[in-house]
Amino acid sequence: MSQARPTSPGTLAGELRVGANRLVRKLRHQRGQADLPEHQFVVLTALNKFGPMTPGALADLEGVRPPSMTRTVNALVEHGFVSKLANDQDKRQITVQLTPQGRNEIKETRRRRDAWLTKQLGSLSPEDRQTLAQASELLKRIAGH
Amino acid sequence: MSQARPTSPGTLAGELRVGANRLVRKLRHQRGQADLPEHQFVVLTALNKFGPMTPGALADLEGVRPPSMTRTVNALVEHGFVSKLANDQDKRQITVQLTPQGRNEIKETRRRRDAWLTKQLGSLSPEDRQTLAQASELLKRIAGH
DNA sequence: TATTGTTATACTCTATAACTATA
DNA sequence: TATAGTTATAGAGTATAACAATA
Repeated sequence: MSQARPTSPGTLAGELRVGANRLVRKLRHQRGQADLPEHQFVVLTALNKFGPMTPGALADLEGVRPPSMTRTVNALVEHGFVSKLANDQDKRQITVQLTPQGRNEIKETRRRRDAWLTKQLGSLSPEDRQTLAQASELLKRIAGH
Repeated sequence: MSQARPTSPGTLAGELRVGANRLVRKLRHQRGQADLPEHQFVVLTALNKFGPMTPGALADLEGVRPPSMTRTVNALVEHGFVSKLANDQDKRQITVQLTPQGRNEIKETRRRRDAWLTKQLGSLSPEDRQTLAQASELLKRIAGH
């Protein structure tokens, strides 16, 4: 990859938005039937990274509304990947925590679901992968997490 | 941004997927009410870039099924941003083309909708923007367009 | 009164299956 | 028979509004 001229923020915004949207769409299309939907999977990874959290905190973290997170968490409970724990200090709140099956699902799902993207990335040069690794961090920083 | 060790394709896949998904979700959240939905807007930009196309070609290009593209195109027709043109050689086909309003909408929408992302990008270093510019191209290449 | 989480409901975007018209 | 586009229908994910329980 070479890009001679510096890119203005405005022009870059359009390019980046299109690129990110296309990748996300393609990933959704490549995803196997057995995989958890992305929004469920990222909740597992959030719990894995930050530890047990309330549904409200998860909603804030993932940028969705509380009712949406309620549905996501309930789906994960039905799968047995998380459990809800009552909070004795504040009985309005509950804590969502990973189950052992949830931890295992993270490991297995990552292995399965990234197969296509891994293959694509493997065909790139180390330099391009380095670029994308840096970009991944930038994307997360931009998105405010 | 610095990233000392080379990143394996498998690890990078997970990082990139999360980063791209978070940005897309954030963009959706930041988008103004007046903006066209992304899937409609990208059709306008495709027509702007490649010229008039059939709905089927647009569906292939954007990675969606024909019925989905039918709905997207119909929404754009109702907005007056594209028009359908009969094909006399093959009466099964139609051609979708931009209207002058459609061309204007691209210009205006880009200015409006990328404001937030442009602002975020403006706070990055020129080096980071360069990284993201290269990454944008890589994302599109990976997504197969 | 304010906050946490949930339920009820609806909207958007997507898909598959079946249909129409044409090749 | 096959193809291009559409219609009918359903599923997934999201939202807002209203509600219950608790602080």
